[in-house]
Amino acid sequence: MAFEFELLHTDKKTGARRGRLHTPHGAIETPVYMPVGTQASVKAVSPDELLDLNAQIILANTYHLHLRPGEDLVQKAGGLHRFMHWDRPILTDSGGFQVFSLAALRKITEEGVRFQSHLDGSARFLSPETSIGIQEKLGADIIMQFDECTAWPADEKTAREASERTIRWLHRCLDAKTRDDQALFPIVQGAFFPALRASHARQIAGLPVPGFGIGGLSVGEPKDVMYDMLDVVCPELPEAKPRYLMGVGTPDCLIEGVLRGVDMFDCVLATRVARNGTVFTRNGRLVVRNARCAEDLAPLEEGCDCYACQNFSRAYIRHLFKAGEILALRLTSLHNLRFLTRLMEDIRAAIEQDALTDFAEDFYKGSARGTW
RNA sequence: GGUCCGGUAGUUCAGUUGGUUAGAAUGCCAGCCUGUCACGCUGGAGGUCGAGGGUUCGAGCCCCUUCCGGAUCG
Repeated sequence: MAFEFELLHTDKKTGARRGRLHTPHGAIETPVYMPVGTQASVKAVSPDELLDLNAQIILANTYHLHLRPGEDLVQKAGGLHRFMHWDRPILTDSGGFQVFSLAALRKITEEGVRFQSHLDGSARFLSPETSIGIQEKLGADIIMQFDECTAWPADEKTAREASERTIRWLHRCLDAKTRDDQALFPIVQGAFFPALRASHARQIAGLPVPGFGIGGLSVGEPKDVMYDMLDVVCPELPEAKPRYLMGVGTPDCLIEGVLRGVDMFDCVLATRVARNGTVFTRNGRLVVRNARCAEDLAPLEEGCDCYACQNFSRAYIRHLFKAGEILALRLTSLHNLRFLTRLMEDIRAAIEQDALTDFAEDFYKGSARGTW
């Protein structure tokens, strides 16, 4: 089986999972955080730097690459891996989330979604079939079903319709799929209704797919609401397959997700806040752009092994931000990505020793839950 | 020495026939960011309008004196 998932160990106290997902471009040690490179580039960071900070797999986006430069060019270039010079696994999101986040410009029907390109306003159409077609040309290892994500808050009727449509669209995605060297993940929707979530998960749990996405979370709801949904969904999914919580998140959300049985995460937050002058530390977020760092010659985070912390001070990086230097964005991005990949390394080690609760407790000593 | 132009937020500048609490940009300070329309967004602080006097119900604006900077003529 091309996408075998080895469940290496389960934390005895929590059920958190230590696993390994095999792909055509190598194995992924889970739980894993996946940096996001929407337009076939993790903003401000080069592929060799991603290797240095131990990124195992990165994301790219169907919607954005379809509009520019177009999947035909990527295919002509030999696929995403060669196009962007990244030999490790890649996951492409289906464009479903863009349908949600670019809501002002869309019209959803059973057939698919009509929308206007944010680049030039031209009329476009995405459906389960076109999304899979594009993702096959892009050539990622893991591809996502085309789904309908609901907003927070959503009424029960809207949520149920989106969930049911997402299931119907899943089957169209599976039918449209032709390559066997790509893993197609379904996505659990159901907004914030436990019964809907459980029902959705149950309906797809038995399908012969290599893993499952959990979508429609971290769209503005309180964290505890999201955790409640994970408590409902994860037990419904087969133990032998990886679970991917889409769009999450903050360091505390990663820990809480793993505690509830999640294996994969992706999030733009780390790189986005980095470019806006904020870094992750064990004591919470630090806005390095702020005046308090003006004469602070300490690294972003004491003890961090990233390139930024090994060689530069907060005062210097703040100066780079104030001066508008590109290096500022690169250094904070490198740090935040390394912060999360190292967090996951530590989490994996803790699971192997059945000590994830201790690890979590220790982590929260530095920064109370919710301060992220 | 004469004439002309200018002096308004830290900076560069707007400011209507004299009319509410003098604006913008930028800088400064802070907050925000969760399947990336995002080196972004939002907010805040900051001004004895060079100084003094006068006219007027009311002056950044009009008049007088003066200081400072620049241009120009002798």
